[in-house]
Amino acid sequence: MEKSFEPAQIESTWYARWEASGVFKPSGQGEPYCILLPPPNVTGTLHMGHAFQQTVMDMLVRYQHMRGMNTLWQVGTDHAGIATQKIVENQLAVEEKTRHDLGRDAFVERVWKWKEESGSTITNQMRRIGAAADWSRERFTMDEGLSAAVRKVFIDWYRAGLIYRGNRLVNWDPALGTAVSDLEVNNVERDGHMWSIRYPVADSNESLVVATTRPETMLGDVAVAVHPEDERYAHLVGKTLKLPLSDREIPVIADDYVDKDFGTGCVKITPAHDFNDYAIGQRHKLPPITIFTLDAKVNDNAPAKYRGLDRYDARKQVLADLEALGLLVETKPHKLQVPVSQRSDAVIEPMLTDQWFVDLTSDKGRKEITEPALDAVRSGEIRFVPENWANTYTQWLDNIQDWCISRQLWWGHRIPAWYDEAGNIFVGEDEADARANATSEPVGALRQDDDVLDTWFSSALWPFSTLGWPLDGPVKDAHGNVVADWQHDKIFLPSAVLVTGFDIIFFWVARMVMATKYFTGRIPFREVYINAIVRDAEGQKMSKSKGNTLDPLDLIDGIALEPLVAKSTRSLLIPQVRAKVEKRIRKDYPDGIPAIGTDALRFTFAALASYSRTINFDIKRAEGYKAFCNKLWNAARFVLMNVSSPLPTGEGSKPATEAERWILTRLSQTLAEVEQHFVSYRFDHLAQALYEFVWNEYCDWFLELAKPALNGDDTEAAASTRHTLLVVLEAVLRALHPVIPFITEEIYQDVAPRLGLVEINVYARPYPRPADFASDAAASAEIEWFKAVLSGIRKIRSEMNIAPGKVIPLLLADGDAADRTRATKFAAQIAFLARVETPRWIETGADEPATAAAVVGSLRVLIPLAGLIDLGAEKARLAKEITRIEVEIKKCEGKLGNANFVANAPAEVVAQERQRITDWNTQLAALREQAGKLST
RNA sequence: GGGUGCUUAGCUCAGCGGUAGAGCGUCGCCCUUACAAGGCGGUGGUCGUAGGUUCGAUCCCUACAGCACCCA
Repeated sequence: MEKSFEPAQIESTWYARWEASGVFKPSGQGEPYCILLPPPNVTGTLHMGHAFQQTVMDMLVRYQHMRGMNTLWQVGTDHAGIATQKIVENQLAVEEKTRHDLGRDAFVERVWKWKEESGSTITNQMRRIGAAADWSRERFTMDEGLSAAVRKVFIDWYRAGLIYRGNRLVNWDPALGTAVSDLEVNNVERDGHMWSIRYPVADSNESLVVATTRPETMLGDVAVAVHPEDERYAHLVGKTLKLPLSDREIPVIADDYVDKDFGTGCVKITPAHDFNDYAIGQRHKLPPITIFTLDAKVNDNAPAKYRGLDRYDARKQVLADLEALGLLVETKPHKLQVPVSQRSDAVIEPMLTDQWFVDLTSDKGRKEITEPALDAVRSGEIRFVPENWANTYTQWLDNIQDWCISRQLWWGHRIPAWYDEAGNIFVGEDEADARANATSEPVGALRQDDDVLDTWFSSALWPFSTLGWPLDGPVKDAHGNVVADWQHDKIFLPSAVLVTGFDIIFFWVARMVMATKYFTGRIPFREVYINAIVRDAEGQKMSKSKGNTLDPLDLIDGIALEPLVAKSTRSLLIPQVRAKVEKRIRKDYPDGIPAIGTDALRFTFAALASYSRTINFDIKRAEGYKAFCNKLWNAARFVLMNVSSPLPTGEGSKPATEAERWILTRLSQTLAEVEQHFVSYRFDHLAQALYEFVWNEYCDWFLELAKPALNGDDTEAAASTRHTLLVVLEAVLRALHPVIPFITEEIYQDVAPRLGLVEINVYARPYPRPADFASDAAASAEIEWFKAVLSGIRKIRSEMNIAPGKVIPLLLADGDAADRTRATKFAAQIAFLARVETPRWIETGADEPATAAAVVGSLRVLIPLAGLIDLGAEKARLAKEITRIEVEIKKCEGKLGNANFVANAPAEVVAQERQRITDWNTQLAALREQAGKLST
């Protein structure tokens, strides 16, 4: 083995070997255990959130596989309608073309070409993380099989009356020219203005003043609303206003949506361009007036003067004209929430358009889709971890709106609906099927709907479409390989757990439950583990414009400062932002980012994966866990050096020393903890339990205790110690494999032959169980005693500045029979590890030289002062220790002296307190005796 | 405005009713033949503030403050 842990070397070859050998395919043996990868965006690259999530999934899959489950990690990508179309459109823009120059078919073909060439970036990055996924079943939401599922679902829901087409107000992205989901809209606080505008009352000298942040929309006003109980305006309700700039008249209406105390208490109502106004318009039966074109320019419904102006130019013009008319009463700065498209950064314009919807809110829609999805969680059939996320889920579903599923794009599943010349709708697999199922005779030719379905529509089917539904037989890919077969694969539904971020509860979780329940009658997953969101070390959201993003691959491979600056600023167009980001990176990573390797990165994610909702990723911590990998590596080196050839069968298999029985006990206990932590998804505790076992017990104590045993005269002890060193190491490799797969595999290769193991990978070995290793409480007590004695001596040596290499005399005094037995038993180990001469007992009452002392129970462990120790320093040290113990005793006495405590506290707590005071007193007596001896 | 969290050592985080913990950092001594990415030993906290419940509160309750995030 190399002298130190070199992640790049280890990681470079294993993944390809695992994948090629097919070990990640379902074994066909044991209970099914499936995890669905929330399919990442095919245009995406791996970010910290993915890496974290995938580490969690991988730990679970590897663990369950080793436990003998029939595991399937179903992976793939989604077609990301908007994002992918945009990439190809940007490429065309470089050639000074638009998608319309190519035409629909040629454009879609070009997107496919892009996908074939560039769409595997993220899946290759997943391999770097070590994902134990079955790539032979990788799916893409635009695959023929998944597309067939999309068509069937659309058609079935349509025929069941659960999908309809309607003219509704939707979030319209004027830059992309498509509807987008509420969930793709961010409300961003911006500095704007609040303008107050006077609307004259018709046939009167009176007027009203309305306050608005969007004056240009007044061109589409249909009313002004006041609160029904607002006395200031009560006399005007029902009267008519002259809408300035337009030659229209509009009514004053009363509606309790209006906040009397906000602004002037008068609200202009523009139903075609505001969601709240739309609702008011409906209540008052006021037809909306659309005043913008789909690219957000003023249309022909507005006065001629404004037509063709962009919405912001129109605003300027409207304000100027109002000013000129003396109707602009006030302009003041105002902070407002602006809806911004996540996809294009364009300001969203609510727009009345024809769209397709899934009915989630009518009696029928609720009963057949929404309620079953709610019940699955309310009944506990689906469990959230941590469980309070169930509230978020149910609250969202309680307030859900119909789901707008159409998008005005070319890349995606084209809606399987056709229109005849009279505008009648015909739905089917294809035109022939649509005709065959027609309830009325089509008028003239049929024309297919131009729109495509929301990407999430196909993602919602992922739990069953990836398993082969709706086909009842094998599904083959383009190369003729079988990628799914519903007949066999439906055993993987429901999957065991969905691992995802809370931001995706609405996109994913809810919609998958709806679709899966409706079409298969099953839930898609039994548990939903909501992972924390990864932020930077200061708790700031990672964002490119802040310069605090981390690329997981940069952590794995390391990156020098200059390339890091270059890649972090490449996509930033604003010079000030560029400069800020560059400055920050030079400050945060003056030496670039060190390579920590996949294993250490994974261990860090595990260690940070508590139930908290955010994790602040601190690179320092990752470096610490790289040190842990190095520790494991070197421990293995030590063991392998000392066990250079295969152990003869049976030799040394019975532990001969207390140390072996102790470490096996601790291993068993640690494995029991690990089992619990896997069940509760407490990967932080799991990682810590294994970390402590490996470092603080196996390395710090067992390996050290093994040294004298290996070199001692007792050949039986030496043989069994060799065996135990190896057995515990091999168990540790298995226990850690789900967390750190690469290094454990690499070490396993050298360990396996020495133990005569036939499995060629750790992954093929069973996960170690607590019962595999014998527990021995007595041995544990012995070792605890030994550790206390050794620590006492070390403390004296350190505090008295005795050179570490110097061998010094050791005396023992007082104590009981057990101390004598133990001192004899551990004499060699104490001498070796504490660098002391063979201990000598001082009989009670005999003269003692001046010594420094450590107290273990009633035993005094003594180091003679002569030539080594400063008497004054030792007195001070003792005094400090005595004070500390006196404080502890006072605390105990305080409790036990309180009659209420003794009467009310549980008996075992009182007993524990009594025991504690006894132990403290024993120790105090020994310390006082020692102090007395020094002062004479 | 409605909701959900968070506040514990210098930093990043566990603990959540009965002796305050980890990693990193820091200080001292050591290049001891598995590991200086290391060893040994220290230092460091009135557990956000104020009340309450309890024999006992970092932990439960209430209020307040600060900080996040989600929804409108």
